[in-house]
Amino acid sequence: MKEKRNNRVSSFDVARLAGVSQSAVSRCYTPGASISEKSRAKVLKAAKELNYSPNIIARSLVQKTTRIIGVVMNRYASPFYSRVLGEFTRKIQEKGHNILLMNIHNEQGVDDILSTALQYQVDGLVITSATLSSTVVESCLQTQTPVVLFNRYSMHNEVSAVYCDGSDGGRKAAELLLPRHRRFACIKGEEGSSTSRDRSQGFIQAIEENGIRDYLCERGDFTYDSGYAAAERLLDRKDRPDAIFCVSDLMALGTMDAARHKFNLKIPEDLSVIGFDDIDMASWSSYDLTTLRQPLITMVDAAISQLFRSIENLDEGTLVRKLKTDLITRTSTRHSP
Amino acid sequence: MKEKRNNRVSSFDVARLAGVSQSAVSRCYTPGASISEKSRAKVLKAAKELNYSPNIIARSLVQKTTRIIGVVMNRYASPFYSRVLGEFTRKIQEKGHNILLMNIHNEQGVDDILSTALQYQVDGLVITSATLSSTVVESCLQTQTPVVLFNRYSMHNEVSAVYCDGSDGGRKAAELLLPRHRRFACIKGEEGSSTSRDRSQGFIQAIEENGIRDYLCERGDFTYDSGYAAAERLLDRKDRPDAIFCVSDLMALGTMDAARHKFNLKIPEDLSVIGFDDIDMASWSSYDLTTLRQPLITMVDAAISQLFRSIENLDEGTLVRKLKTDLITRTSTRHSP
DNA sequence: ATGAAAGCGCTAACAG
DNA sequence: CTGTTAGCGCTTTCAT
Repeated sequence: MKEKRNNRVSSFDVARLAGVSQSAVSRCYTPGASISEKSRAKVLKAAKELNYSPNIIARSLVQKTTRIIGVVMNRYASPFYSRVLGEFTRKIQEKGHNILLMNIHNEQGVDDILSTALQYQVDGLVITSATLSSTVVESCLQTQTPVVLFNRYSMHNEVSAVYCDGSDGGRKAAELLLPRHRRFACIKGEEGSSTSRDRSQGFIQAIEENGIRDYLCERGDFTYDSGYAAAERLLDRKDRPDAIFCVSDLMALGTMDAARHKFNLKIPEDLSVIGFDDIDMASWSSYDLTTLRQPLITMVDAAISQLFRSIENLDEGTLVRKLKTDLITRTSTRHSP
Repeated sequence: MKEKRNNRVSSFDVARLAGVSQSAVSRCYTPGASISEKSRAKVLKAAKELNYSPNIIARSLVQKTTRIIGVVMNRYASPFYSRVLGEFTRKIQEKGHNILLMNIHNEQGVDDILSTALQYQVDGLVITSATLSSTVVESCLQTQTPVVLFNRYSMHNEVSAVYCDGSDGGRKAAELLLPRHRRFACIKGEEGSSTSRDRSQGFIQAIEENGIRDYLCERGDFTYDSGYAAAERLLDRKDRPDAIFCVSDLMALGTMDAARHKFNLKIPEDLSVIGFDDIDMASWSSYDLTTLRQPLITMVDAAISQLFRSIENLDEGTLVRKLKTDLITRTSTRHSP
């Protein structure tokens, strides 16, 4: 026991059984290689008999390419990021690559995580979490590992990024709400989150430009529960808002539930709510939430194609793509038809 | 361009700079190895200077262990499986291993997917999707790659499995509903799904044992939309059911929305609904769905510990763990208090 | 088209 | 404790 599995069959075993050289069997699994039909048949037959398939780790060592893409995420229990992950895996697998999934639990260990990804010699890196420390950026640069940030952008401009214009989205939300409402509120995410910051700033700036100064702000952490709790604080006041912009759909759904079931408010008659992301639940008929849709598919496509362009052609530069949200108006807000 | 990145620094570079042998630097990164503080310091200094870190691919080749666990899933955009994936990644990373995530899109490609996982020399395999073809089972056996099935079980009994007793869950649902209802219905999942089959059979068997024969059945595909659609078909009948058991929460939520917003029914006065899984949304106040909770954490724990027991000690046998659901009663069903 | 041989970057005996 | 050496399983020249 604990004896390393030495029973794996290698290309030598196959070669011996097939009566050819070991390089012949290697060539059998190398698309462009020149090998006669006769040899190929013998090899394939022997391979099947022994249940052989090439060791990709060994191949990677010599080819200096693993066909592995590291995907770094956190919070992907959220519906939005779980769809993002789904799209990434689908696209990456389509391209014949595989995914090393790395989960960040505390912003703490980001550097460690990234560094083990690099140790696995990933061909590329998708990062939907954390801002890169300069150490990591340097390592990627040095090893020439292509990186693309997803819904993050970097202070250092040596790294590619695809993200959504949160500020513009927040502004659109404000513009929809401004006409028919009097008291505005915003439920943000964690202090450090750049997406939360952008979205809320866009919203606040727009309402301030319209002369409104006494809006309210609360903070959640992007989850349903935190949205519910933040809404409770907001709606408990005598000067309760009649329009709430949440920087994530999940918080918006929590807000709607708090409003309806704890405060007996009617939506949108008593309160308009607007979210951000357009997750599946936003269109469920219990909610029918007005929201800012992130063009998820387009974003993933852009990220993937940028990444693979870098992988295939190392002289490519970096590229930052900033996409716009679509305002999806549903019945959770009062607005002109 | 397209020139393989030859600029990676290797242990030889570090050794040269540090003025020691290459094995010395290797030992520096091998926990139990014997090396003097002096050498270690020299190596570490040189390593930092060159930004060196060991190539895990090369290490894996000689150690015959990659510290990679293959995780095979499908449908993980669903809230339940996205939490499952979250738990798996957390636990696996805690154990110092990493995840190769493989997404199944069509039951078709299962064998290919599994086979590439094996080619990557994964130390173990978690499969939450698909039933294994005997080819794959054989490959795993031969390469001695430990496998654990999650919410699946195998005809072949050479493979470990952890799953939830769906039949028992269905029965519990029936027992809750039997007292106060007259017309029962069940919304199943796809024909081929074993989880769907078990859960619905348990339910149906229990109501039949109570002399009820004229229950209704519809089929969805585990999604909200399909649940909504199935409920529409059910509730459009003049002999509409007053109790519906859905084999997944998502379908149950779709059912509730169809009932309330399309048919103007009151829940639970006009219709009781019960789901399966206990996803987050089930406890949202708009739904407050009675459901059968799968002991997700326990299940993942069991799967992980079984897997690692096999990895660390290859003479272990296979083990099948069948866990029970918990009935979580909420206000979507009429039942005794 | 084919085989022999030289590594890929590392670990693991084996001497010293 | 340290350096030397022999591979891990494969791809890739280089001759043939």
